[in-house]
Amino acid sequence: MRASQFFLVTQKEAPTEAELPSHRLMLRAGLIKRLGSGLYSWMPMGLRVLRKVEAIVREEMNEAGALELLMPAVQPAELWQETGRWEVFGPQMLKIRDRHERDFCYGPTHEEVITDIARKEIRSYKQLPLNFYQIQTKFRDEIRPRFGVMRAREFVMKDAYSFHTSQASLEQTYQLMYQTYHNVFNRLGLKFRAVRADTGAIGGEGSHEFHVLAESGEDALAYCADSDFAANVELAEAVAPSQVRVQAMEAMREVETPKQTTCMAVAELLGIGIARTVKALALVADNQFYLLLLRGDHSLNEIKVGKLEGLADFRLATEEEIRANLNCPPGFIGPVGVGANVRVIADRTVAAMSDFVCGANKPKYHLAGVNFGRDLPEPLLVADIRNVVAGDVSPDGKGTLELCRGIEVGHIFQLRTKYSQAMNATYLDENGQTQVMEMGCYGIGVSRIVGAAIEQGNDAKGIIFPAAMAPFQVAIAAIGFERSEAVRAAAIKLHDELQSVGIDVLLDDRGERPGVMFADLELIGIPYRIVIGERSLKENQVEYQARTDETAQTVALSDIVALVQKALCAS
RNA sequence: CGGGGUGUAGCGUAGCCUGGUAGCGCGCCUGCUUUGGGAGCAGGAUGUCGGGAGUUCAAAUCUCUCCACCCCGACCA
Repeated sequence: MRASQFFLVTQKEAPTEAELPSHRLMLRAGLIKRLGSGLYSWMPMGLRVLRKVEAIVREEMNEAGALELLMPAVQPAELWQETGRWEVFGPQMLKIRDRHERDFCYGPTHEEVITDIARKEIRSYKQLPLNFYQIQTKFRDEIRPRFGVMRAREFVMKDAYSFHTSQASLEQTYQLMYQTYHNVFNRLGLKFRAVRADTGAIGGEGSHEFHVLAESGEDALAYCADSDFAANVELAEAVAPSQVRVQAMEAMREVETPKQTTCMAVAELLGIGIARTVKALALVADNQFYLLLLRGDHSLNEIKVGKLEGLADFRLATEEEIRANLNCPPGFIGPVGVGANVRVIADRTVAAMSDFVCGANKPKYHLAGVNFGRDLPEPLLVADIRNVVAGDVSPDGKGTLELCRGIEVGHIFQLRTKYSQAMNATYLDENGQTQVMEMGCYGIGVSRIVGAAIEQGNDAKGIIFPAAMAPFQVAIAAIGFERSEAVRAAAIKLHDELQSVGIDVLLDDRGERPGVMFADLELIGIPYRIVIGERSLKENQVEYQARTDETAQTVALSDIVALVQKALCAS
C-alpha cells in the first residue's frame, strides 16, 4: 500500500474528551472517529487492525470446530420476554419499535436468538454437541460510555454458544474454549491472564474472564506467582489466617481520639500499626442493622457481602440509622456493648485478632486492648467479607497473592440450562426421552481488544502494536521520494518485493520531510520501519529499526527482505 | 440516574468577569525556497461563538431554557 493512495491523517493534539492513552492515541493516529457518545467510526487505518483481530479470532474458533453463523442484530421483544430478560436487561437495551408498533431491540447479546435456533433445529442427541459463533456488532446502552472503543455503546463482539447432552460434554467444550482463548490472545501478542470470575447478569455456573494486563484496567485481579491461581478480586477468597487468636495481653481501656475518625488516624495517634485496628461498617438490609468488622487496612467486598444470608439487598446505613442503633455518630462506632438490635459480622482476619483497637461507640473515644469473648461476645457470624490484598495466602495454598489490573476482553460461561429451560430447548436422547440441552457461552470483545492492546503497548511516541494486529507490518519511509529518482525506484522495488512475499507493507511516498514521516509511522505503531534515503542508497544500504529499538541498524538492500521476514516470524 | 464541569473553524485554545459584532497555534489550500526527526517566507480558505427565547441601540459576553459532550459512582465484552 502506498501512503499517497491511502488515508493517513494524524493529529498532533488529541481532543480534550479523551483521557486514556489508548483513546487519545487512537484518535490522534486516525484509527477511529467519534460520531456520538460511545459511537465510533473505524477509519481505514483502524479497520485494518480490527479486521486482523477478527481474522485471528475466526481462525482459532474454526480450528476449535466452532461453526460461524450470523444472526440478526435486531431481535423481537417476544424472545426476551420468554426468558424474562426484557425487564432484567432493561435500560441497557436499545429498544426500538417498527411501523406496526411491534417491540424490538438492537441485540446486546444473542442467547435468546441462538436458543431459539437450537430449539427449532436440534431434534436429536446425534446432532450434539454443537458450537455456533458469530462476529457481530452489538449495542449496549451503557450508563456511561468512556475510554473510546473500550467501553463503547456499539462494539464488535465474537459470541459463541454451545449445546450439549451432558454437563461432561459442556465441560469438555468449555475447556476447549479456555484453550482456544489462550491461543487467540497469545497469537495477538498480548500479555493476559485468565481468571475465575463472577457470572454476573448472563448467569450460569463455571466462569472465567480473560484480562489484558494494563495499569488502567477497570478490574482488579489477584494471582499467585507460584501457581496458576488467578481470580477477579471480586471473587478471590481471602482465606482464614492459619494462626489461632493469641491470648489477650492487655486490659481494655478507653483512649481519647478527639479528631481521629479513621483507622489510619487512630493508628497514627496511638503509634501502632493500622493492622492492629478494626473498623466497623454499618449496613442495613431488610430493616436489620448490621455491623461489619474489617481490619483497618482491609476493604469491604460488596459482592461477597451480598451473598451472605439476609444481606442480598444491603446498603450502607445512613447517619441517622447509625445514631439510632448505636447512639453514636459515625467515626467512633464499634462492636463493644452493642444491643441485640445490632448483628455483628466479623471478617475472618478480624475474628483471629486480639488486643485490637476499635471505635468506642462514644464520640471522640476509641477502645484499645479489645478482645472477643472477654470484652464483647464472639461475632454472630465470621465470614470472608473483604477484598484480598497483596501478600495474602493464595486460596490454593501454594504461595501468596499479587494484585494487578486488567481489561476484560473475554468471558466464558457454563450456562447449564438457564436459557434452554426457560425457552424449552430440548432434544430426544438415546431412549427417546425429552431432555433439556446444556449450554455454554463464550464472548470476546473484538473492538475492545484493539483499545486494550494499545493500553498495554504505547510510549511517548505513540502506539506500539504487536505485529499480529498492526495495520501494517512494515513501513518504508522514502526520504526525498519526489525529488530523487534513485530513492523512488528503490522504494517502489522494495515495496513490491515485500508485498510479493506476503508482507503487509506501507510505503510512505508522500515526499514529506523525514521528521514528519517518522513521527506518523511511530504514532500509528507500525512494528518495523525501513528508511531509504539517497545517502545510504549510494552504498546500497537501508536503515532498519523496530518500533521498540532505540536506534536503527544499517542493512544491505539485498538482505532487508529476509531480515524483515525473519523478524515477523519471530514476533 | 445522582454529583461535578465544558461547549468559540477539522484539532487545541484566547476573548466572557467589565456587552461594541471574533483572535492565536496546529492542520488545510496556492506559490517560492527547503529536505535525515513534526521546515521557512508570502498569500489564502474555513466560524449559524451548541440550539432557542429574552434584556439591550448593540450579545460569544448578561438572563432563562433546551441540547450535546466530558469527569466521578453502580453495569459490562
